[in-house]
Amino acid sequence: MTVTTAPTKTPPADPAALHEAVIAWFEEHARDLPWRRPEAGAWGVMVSEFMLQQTPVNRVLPVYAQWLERWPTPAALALEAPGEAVRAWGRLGYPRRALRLHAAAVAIHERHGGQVPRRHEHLLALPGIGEYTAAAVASFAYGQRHPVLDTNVRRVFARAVTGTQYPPSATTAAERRTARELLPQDEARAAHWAAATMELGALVCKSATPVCAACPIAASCAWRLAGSPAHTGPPRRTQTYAGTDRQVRGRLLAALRDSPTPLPQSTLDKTWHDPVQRARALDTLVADGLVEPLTNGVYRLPQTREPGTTEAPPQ
DNA sequence: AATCCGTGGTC
DNA sequence: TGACCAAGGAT
Repeated sequence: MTVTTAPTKTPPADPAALHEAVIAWFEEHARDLPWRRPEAGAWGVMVSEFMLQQTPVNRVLPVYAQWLERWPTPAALALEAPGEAVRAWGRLGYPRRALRLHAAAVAIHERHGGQVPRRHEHLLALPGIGEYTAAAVASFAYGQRHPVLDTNVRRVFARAVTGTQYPPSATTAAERRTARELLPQDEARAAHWAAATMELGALVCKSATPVCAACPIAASCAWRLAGSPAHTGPPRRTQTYAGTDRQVRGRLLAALRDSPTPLPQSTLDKTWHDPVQRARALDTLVADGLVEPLTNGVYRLPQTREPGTTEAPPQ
């Protein structure tokens, strides 16, 4: 017999049935997260998305609440010194995100009349917003129809559609096509689908310990139907932390965060034993704009605007 | 495209 | 106990 077409994968279950099952599950099991409440607004959604980049929900919750209370609008944050954003970021990790969120607030203040832009293209142009975050804000804050491909959704699709335990290390064109083809036509339904597939990945289709017994689409899951085969191919590399520059940067920045006043070099020296690595870490912090050097070897969190932003000092 | 960028919880 | 993992982005 001749194969005239080239179906590469198991035919996906009826998309409409998938949509219905996952969205119904979501309506029953979705967590009541503050950024999902109507009063969060687009700014609340955007702040949450920045904080949730590579940081678990439970650690974001308290910082998110303090942040929105202090800076309820983009303009409020834009008028602050960037160092205050870095300080308020606390121990969420990857503090460059705080700087980027501040810079995004400045851009929104200057270019968008203080309103978080609706258009995906404009969102994508903001600092700290990439393909995922632009789609997430457009979808969750404004109810638009965009493929939202985060690590959760990629894992759900890898298993349910492709039949592999894990998605590829980097997002592929095939994944984007799958996400696009599976996106419901109806705009509001597409936004619910995006949130629902993310939640399914976070609560049920988890990376190390999937709870297939609780999965609404287990019966049609390609990975399960294939016998839940283990990952094949090169081992997925996990990044080390202890002893790296990242750890040193973390020490240095923690000291500066916890001090209301600038710190002398001698104090920073106590945060790490190796002077070479210490100096390198401090250099990169300054280069990143996370630390501001003063004269006489004194350092503080940045009080001046990031380069590239306009300055309008009151005289 | 591979690497860098924090932090802390989980099993 | 240490590897794995968490709603990525920039270069």
